[in-house]
Amino acid sequence: MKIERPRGTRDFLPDEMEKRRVIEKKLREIAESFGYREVSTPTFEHSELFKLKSGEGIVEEMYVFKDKSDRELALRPELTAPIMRFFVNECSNLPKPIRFYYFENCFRYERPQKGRYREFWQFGVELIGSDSYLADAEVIILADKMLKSFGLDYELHIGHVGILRSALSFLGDNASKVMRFIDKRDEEGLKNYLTEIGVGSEMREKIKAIMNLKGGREIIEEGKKLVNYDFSYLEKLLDILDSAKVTYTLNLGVARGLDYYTGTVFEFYAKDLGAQKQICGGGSYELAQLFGGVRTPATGFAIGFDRICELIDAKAERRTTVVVAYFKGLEKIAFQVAEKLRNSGFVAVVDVMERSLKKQLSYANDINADFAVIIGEEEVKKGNLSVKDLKTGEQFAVKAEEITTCLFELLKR
RNA sequence: GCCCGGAUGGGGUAGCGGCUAUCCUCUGGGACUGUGGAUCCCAGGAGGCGGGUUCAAAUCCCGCUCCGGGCCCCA
Repeated sequence: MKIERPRGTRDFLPDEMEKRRVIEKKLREIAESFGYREVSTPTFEHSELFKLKSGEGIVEEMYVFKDKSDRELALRPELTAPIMRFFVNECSNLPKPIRFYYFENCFRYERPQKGRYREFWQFGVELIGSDSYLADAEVIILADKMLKSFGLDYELHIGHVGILRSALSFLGDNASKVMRFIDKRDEEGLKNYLTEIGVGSEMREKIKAIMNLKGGREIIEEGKKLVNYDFSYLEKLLDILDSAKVTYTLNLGVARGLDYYTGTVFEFYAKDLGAQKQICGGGSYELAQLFGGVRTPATGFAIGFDRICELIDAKAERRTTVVVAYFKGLEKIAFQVAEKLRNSGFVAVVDVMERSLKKQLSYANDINADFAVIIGEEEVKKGNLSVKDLKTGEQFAVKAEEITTCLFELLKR
């Protein structure tokens, strides 16, 4: 009986894995260069954690299960909640600000499609403890630098839910539902809903105008006319981004639905990625008090790792590979020579199929090896090894003890 | 959960009611037990699952599973 891979999951071949590691490495290096340090949390948590953050509805989109003691657990659908739980549990007394990054797999029970899988990877950062515009500036600059480093073609949209909320404050409890419509850019639905709850046409137009407020810095002036709000936070943030040469579009329609976002919100969209074009999203939020800690401002983002991998063309650096080929009876020497090569930094591969020399060399060709070291009776008698350059076909004998220096010499050519 | 299109050896395919299921690639062995890429020979390996129609199904019909694209959703 053949077992298939579960729906929405993937297997990765070596070529693809190497590519993913190259990309991952770069993300780590950039995050670490900003002073972020890696943390890791469990693959599953009490499902309550995610319900607290996102509401009961999320249960439908998670892998939820009961363990043998009847605890209700869930595979993590994202990492901001686990990290804030971690922070509240064990890190509340670390000197602020705290800079964490993570690279982990997440799970969501959704219909798979292009750029959307049931198991997927997120690379993200959380900057905890500051409510300054400088914190938002730092994480946006960081995200921008990461995506830029891969030469990706993307757009950065920055919004501010504080402004939006202020404009909608007169709606009371209906405000968050209205924000949902705004987030989706659903003008029709928005209009119908506002009409339904008795909002007059003048106000409806105003809300629509805010939703569609999009462009460069100049739209702040228009925003001020529409909303009575202190825009200085946003202006200071943009000053920093401008001086850091970050290209952005101000877009007050970026709402990122949920209630825990407090101010700046941003999304990065890639071109050519079908329906799932958002490659990074983030903003400032307050979650610590929701998980039983003291109210703590934080800001962060998560990059959809699988999505950027689909857009990036990366190749791993290939290490010099040497096949150690030998005749029957010389296995011990072959293993010893291979070990010596490995300890000098080469990739050394020895036949484990008990095959003929011909097959061993044929295999060397198949795996695209650079050199073959050939061990036969004649060589052994004289204390030699034969080295064959598989690219040129040249072959010559060297003293066994000089094998690594010989290979280094050949590499210099 | 909804809509559209798919599923044939490990990968890529042909056949579209009737021979032992085609071809390429691949994998293992050999020709060739001291030398890779070429050639030749041998071997291996397949119609997603379940039901139905039929004398006969990979082929037609239904259900399910999975894949691709989109909708919903997207913390």
